[in-house]
Amino acid sequence: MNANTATVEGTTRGTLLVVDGHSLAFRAFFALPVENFSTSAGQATNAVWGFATMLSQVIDAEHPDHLAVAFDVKGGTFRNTMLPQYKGTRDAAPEDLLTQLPLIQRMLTALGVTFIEKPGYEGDDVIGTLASMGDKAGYRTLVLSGDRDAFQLINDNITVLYPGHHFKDLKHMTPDAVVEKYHVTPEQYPDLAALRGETADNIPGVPGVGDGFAAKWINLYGGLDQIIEHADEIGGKKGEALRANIDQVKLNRSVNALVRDLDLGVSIEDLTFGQVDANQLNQLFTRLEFGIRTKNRVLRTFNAGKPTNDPVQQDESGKLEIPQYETVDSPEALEAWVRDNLPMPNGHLHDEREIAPKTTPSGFAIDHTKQCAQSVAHSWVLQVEGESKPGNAAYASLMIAAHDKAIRTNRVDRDMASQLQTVLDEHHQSMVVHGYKEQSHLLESVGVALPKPLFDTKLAGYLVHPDFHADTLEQAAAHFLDLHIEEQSEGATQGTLDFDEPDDSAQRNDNQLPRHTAIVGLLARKLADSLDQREQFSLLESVEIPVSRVLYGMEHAGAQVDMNRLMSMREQLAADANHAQETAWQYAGERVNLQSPKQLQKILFEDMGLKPTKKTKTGSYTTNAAALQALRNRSCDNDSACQFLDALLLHREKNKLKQIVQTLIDATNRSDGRIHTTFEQTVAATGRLSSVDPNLQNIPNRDPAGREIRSAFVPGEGFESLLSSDYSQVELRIMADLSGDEALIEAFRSGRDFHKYVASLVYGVPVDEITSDQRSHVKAMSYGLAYGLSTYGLSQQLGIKPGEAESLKRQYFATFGKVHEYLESLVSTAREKGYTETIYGRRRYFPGLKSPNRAVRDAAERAALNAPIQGSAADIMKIAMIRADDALHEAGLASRIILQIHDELVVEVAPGEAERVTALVKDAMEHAVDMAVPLDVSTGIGSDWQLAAH
DNA sequence: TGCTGTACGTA
DNA sequence: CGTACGTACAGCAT
Repeated sequence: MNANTATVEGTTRGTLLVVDGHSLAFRAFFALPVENFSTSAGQATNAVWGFATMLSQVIDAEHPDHLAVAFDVKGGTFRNTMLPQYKGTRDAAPEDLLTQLPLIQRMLTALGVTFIEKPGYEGDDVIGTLASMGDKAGYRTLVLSGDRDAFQLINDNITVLYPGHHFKDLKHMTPDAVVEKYHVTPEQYPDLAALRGETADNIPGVPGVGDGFAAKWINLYGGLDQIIEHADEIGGKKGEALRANIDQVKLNRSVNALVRDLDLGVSIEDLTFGQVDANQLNQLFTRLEFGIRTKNRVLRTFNAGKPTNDPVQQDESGKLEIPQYETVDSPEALEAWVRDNLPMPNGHLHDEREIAPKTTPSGFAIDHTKQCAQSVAHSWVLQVEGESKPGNAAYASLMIAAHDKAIRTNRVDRDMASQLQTVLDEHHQSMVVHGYKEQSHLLESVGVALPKPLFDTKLAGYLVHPDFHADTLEQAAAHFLDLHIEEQSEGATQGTLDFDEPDDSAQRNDNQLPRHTAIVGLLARKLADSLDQREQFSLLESVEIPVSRVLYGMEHAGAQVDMNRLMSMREQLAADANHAQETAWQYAGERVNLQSPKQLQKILFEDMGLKPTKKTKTGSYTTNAAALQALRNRSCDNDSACQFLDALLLHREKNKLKQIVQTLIDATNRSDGRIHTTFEQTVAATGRLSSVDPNLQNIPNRDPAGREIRSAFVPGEGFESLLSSDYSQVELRIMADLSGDEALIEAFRSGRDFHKYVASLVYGVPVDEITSDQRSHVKAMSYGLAYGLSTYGLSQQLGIKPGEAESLKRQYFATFGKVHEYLESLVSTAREKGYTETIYGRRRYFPGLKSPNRAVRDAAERAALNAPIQGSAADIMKIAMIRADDALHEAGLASRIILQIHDELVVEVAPGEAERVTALVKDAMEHAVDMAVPLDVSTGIGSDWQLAAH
């Protein structure tokens, strides 16, 4: 039976919804755990939340145009006079519920909903009256109540919406439904109730008589009056009991009869929806620490059809469907939910595929890609949120969503963790996450190891648009889904609140996690398609996700530092820097801030009157090291200026090193004495990694003083040495291979000193006659190639005339013609296709190539030239890392990779494993990919990072 | 407090 | 007027 039938037939004037306020609040209060619905200040909110949610749900489903809520009034009613124990149980309502009733009324006021109380009467009587009014006036009338006394109101126009076992599912109690359930008509229902009694209201019935017998008697005799008339005819214990309780039953019957003709001072026409006071609602919900989702849900319902300029509401007016979730806090409940909602595990998708360069033709790869894209559609989402800090993780909460149903849990104890582990191990092959590595860290803090997921939306988004960097999931949603959701960040609360700032974490917990889970689900489907179209699936599956796991291990392990060494270095550097500063001040004649370019400009170019060399891009004169050096060399007849510059340069150097050392000290985890960097996998547009907090990829290595810092990186407890293993000239080798230039390939295959060999070809002189200048010029040229180096830049770097640089370049390209062709082809195909590709098909898009602005265009061309080369090198290293990590594990070794510096791996070597580890890692790196040019890997082992150099 | 510019460390 | 990064500080805006 559909409650809308009457409306559809057009026989009613509209729909009136009458709500039993107390009954609904009671139901909500007892159905929803207070622990999950309380403000940080301890105010219970479960009844308010349940009330709001249920009311919104009913309005959304039934579309009433008139609405009223009835409440009981404090103090007795006529029923208490008749039956002193009446509703004794209700008066004992918990404090936690009583405090919520005024809040519910305040919410209704904010929503513009009429609520009615009638002193001396119960809400039920108000409801009875309103329902009768609605019925008579020709409205389809709905009564939302958890009190069965309301059943007597039911007729063809009046339906009672009665909460079932689960608070949120409502039964439409029509005459038919009453008859079906109780075998009596709605009019007869009070007779039945009088006989049976009502425990909830503390009303005793006839002992031993329940619904069944009561109905039997009613149908036999016609009604309560007739039953009493024929009471003597009823035999057995139950007949006896009836006769003994006739007075009680009569009393019950008079008490449960609802009054239906009160003077409420309103007419139905007054009960339309009023104006929503969004500010008041905002204030209330913020104070109650309700999430944005709850607020939106309610606002959407009560503002239906009306335009709103509340930004909060527009958020979700789009397509973001946030799943309903239940909170699960027992392993059994988790298991049951998983059984009912997750797809059956099937392991067929992820057979170990060989990682092949895209140049290898493979129909299978395409099919496989499509298959993966499709399987994402049947995936489920795991989203974990909390404070993420490797080695110092604090776990917050997690949510699992399949389709539109979800569960969350806020606390994971031992049993829960082990059940979760079981679930993940079994179902991970259909699991979607956002940031596998980050999620792994969070779960690690509760002892759960996150297995490899089917899909990672963070990594997928990166492969699709490596230039776009989303800091937040909301930004990713805006970019990939065109779904604009306002982020709720700390301090984003609008308006001035006259009460305490709500606890942010509680607000987030209510709202952020489910929202993020929903976004990840949408993103997964969208990005799977994009990945499929762009043929990036195998990169995700075979490179990014596996390397993500390796990176997790590296971050988790961290790098041991010798704190004493760092401290003494800082001491020494601070003293050196200080001394240099004193000297500089002495020659400057004032205490300039040596770290202020602005102040230096004034001293150097105004006070000292030195001739500036170069300008910065904003037009001021540069004071960078190169300029200072040039200044010094040029004007050393001016003694004090020269001395000042020397001291300044020295201060710059020492101070920089001091600062680096200080950063390392600050970043060292106190509990394990190790530095846990974060490797960013989705930041560098070329496919490289980056390292932050702290950056361990820019520890000085060029000059001996700086390199000294590396000696503070040492093997930790249980390890005996560090292995450093790096590729030599990877990028050049990639250029040689991809260009197919026989001369350059031969240069590598020869195994000779590469730069010398190349120089001899370029200059046309025997290898042993190459001067060190020639070698370094050619070396700079070779490296400059992959950067799109201009001859001007080359001349600058080598300190030669532009003309000489020009002729060097001409000679170089004359010798290695195919390299030239290749580099040009990179730019031209990028211009054609709009993107470049690495050897594994990693793409980077270059809209700038079509820019009318020449500077922009030139920059884009240089980047397009560099991207496939740098990117291919990055791909190769990632694959090498996966291979090396696998190899170490398979060999059962304890040694582990701890750092990656683009073309170098640092491995912490366990005692006795040095030789095997060296061989395994070297092999993994050398054979990561098969090219025309061999990959050369050099290794070194030492008791610290500096000594491991080779 | 947050952003920009300058400088400088790495591959 | 060479690609790709991250960090620290000063100075200025807010």
